[in-house]
Amino acid sequence: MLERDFYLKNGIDLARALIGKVLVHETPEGILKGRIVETEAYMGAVDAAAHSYRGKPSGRVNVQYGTGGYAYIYLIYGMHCCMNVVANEKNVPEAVLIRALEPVAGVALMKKLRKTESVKALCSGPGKLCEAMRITREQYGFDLCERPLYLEEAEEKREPRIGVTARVNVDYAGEAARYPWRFVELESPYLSKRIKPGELMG
DNA sequence: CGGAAGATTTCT
DNA sequence: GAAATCTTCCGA
Repeated sequence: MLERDFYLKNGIDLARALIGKVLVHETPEGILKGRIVETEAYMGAVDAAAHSYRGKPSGRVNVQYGTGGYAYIYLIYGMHCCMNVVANEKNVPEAVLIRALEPVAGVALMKKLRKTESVKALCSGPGKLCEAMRITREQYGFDLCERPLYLEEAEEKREPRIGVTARVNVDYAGEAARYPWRFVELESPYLSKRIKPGELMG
């Protein structure tokens, strides 16, 4: 299990460091695991695309103002949940959106939860992976340094080749929509979107 | 207090 | 291309 120290870095560094780590959820019906292949950093005070932009500690963003290593989960479009990992020290509202996973364990249960047999479609998007991992707002504020929801190193230690692009669906954020804060494992077939030619920024 | 829009997914 | 569906934010 990754410990607190791992999360006490800025959101951009954490987003990159999370690629290749494994998200684990121990549910009553079985253990679910997915290897992180796509993330996005949301940088609070300086990021017009972030929920915590120019905000205060209250409501749903409250947990972002706490210490890193906790779960920030929110409902989007009235029907899907998205999971973030809170980054950095107390009172620095930064977070990393988990956008896609490669299924590692509990695939049969994931198929049941997602109502599909397609393994590639199980976790290839922020809303999809929450459904597959049985993550809802019930897990809001959970400490990722203890069970049942936590991160660990991959057993198979492939070194991921990481690509950088602009973030997805944040056009409303003006200049911030073009910041290079999305990280992907380049060869992964489990991304939320295929990388287009010329899209890579770093 | 009302309306608009959203860090999405799925079906047509 | 549009619907589904509800929370949050912003202007009046």
